[in-house]
Amino acid sequence: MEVRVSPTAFPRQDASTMADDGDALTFCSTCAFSQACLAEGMDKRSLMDLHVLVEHVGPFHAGEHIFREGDPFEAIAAVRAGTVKTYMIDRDGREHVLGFHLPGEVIGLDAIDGETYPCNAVALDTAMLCRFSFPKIAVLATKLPGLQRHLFRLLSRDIGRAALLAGDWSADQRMAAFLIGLSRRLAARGFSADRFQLTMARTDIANYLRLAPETVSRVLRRFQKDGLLLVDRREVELLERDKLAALADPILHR
Amino acid sequence: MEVRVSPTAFPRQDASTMADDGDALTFCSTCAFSQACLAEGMDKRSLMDLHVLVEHVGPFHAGEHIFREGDPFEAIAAVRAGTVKTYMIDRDGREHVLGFHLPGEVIGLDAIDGETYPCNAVALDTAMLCRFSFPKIAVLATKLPGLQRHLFRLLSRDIGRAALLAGDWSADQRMAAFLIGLSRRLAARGFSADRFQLTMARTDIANYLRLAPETVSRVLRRFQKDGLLLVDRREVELLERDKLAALADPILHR
DNA sequence: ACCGCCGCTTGACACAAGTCAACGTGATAG
DNA sequence: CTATCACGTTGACTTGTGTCAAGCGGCGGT
Repeated sequence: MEVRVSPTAFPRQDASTMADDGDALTFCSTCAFSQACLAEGMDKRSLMDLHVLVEHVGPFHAGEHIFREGDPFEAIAAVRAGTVKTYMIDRDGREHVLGFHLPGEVIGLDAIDGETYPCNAVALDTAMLCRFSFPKIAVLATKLPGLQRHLFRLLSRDIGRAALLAGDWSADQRMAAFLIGLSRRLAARGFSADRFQLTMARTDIANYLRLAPETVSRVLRRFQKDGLLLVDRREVELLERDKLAALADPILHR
Repeated sequence: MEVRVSPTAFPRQDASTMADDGDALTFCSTCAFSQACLAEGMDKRSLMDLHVLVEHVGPFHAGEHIFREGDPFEAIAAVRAGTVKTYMIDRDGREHVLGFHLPGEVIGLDAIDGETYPCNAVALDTAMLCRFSFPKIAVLATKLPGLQRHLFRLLSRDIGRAALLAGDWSADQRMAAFLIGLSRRLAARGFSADRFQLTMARTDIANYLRLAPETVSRVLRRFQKDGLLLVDRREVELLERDKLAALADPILHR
């Protein structure tokens, strides 16, 4: 159905794409997401070292894979623009969505333990990424304690994140947590916290939240009927963010 | 109800306990779990460096806490003997069991991102631990690339582990996955894969698997009726490990 | 502009697991 | 030896969410 773009993970960008990225040595310091991604807490000298090993890849178009389960693991990557979905296919052929990754967020961390990626990563819209060779960034981390610390923190954070949705929460709580989570992450990157696009299909949301697509539909409709939000196709406007946050509270925990 | 043993996390062992641990410089190399824990892949010189920063703490008796949510984060620890349960208390006061940790497994990794432990850790039976100051082991990791790599892998592994039980699995699949998981982890440490003690209460298992205690009871009874296992109080004997593993397969995935 | 398709919604129904309540049972203390 | 208590089991009933099936509607292709 969908054509595999490249036989190896993280196909390199072509020349025209590179031109858009500008000077590699000043790129990250001007990147709107530098605080959220790997550059956080780096001094000028350290940022230079990071620059020489970062590769700007993309754009990937909706449906294009960044890597697939079983591809040899070589690199982690920070999303720079767009949305990336990670998922696994189980023995019975059923898809399990692991997460949605917004600009400033890092993918591939779960691959460090192992020779290959344990999951698939696919662009949901036009996505750009910063690719970091893991062997190289690990070597650099031995020289830059701040970078090592940052990597440890990124990994540690994901352990906690993965456990959040594991509880036995109701469909309402899950949906509220999903919306509030998106809202906060978008707001942290300078986007509107109240109005945004759902870049993923209902089936993906349902799969991620471990609900039936029909349930997602019904909960959204009920939230709208109760005046908590407005939904039109993939456009969402949160009207009562506090009430939604209260619903999501035990899941988001703080 | 239960008395807090120490105002700070990881109370140090008393002299009599220390004596039992023998010579610190030869301890880890003779430890049955060295391969499974932090010492994995270390050469002799590196092991020496590890030895000088490891502290052997314990014994903790059933019900004693190793650390609590909110305690300042200073160290990770490998379980050396016994079983440790980690859990959180949510805003509504309900407990959420995060995991059970057997000898050779490491706790505290989810605390690296943050100033304090995000969860509680309590001994389920008499437990001994090896405590590693995190700031110190991080500094050591900048000098020993093998140690840094091992830490990255431990963290990465836990990201995948945390996602396993998040799926919408049936009570039977969850229970089978729990038993097969325990069996494999015990076998990897030299214990019997077919006969073992459940060191945790039914309510803890239920909570961990996001089931009602009644459901755990009923599933175990049905497994016994179907000849898959024998259960007597907290003693379990797996009779048809293959069938249980087949049930658990989509969860354990590989 | 029309058609066809896919993603989404809506309704009717079924069932797995939760809840509530009562009862066993093994460990411990007096 | 008996009382007590926490933990575990069992049965009857309830319910949230999944499943199945039908219908809607916007978007892209021709």
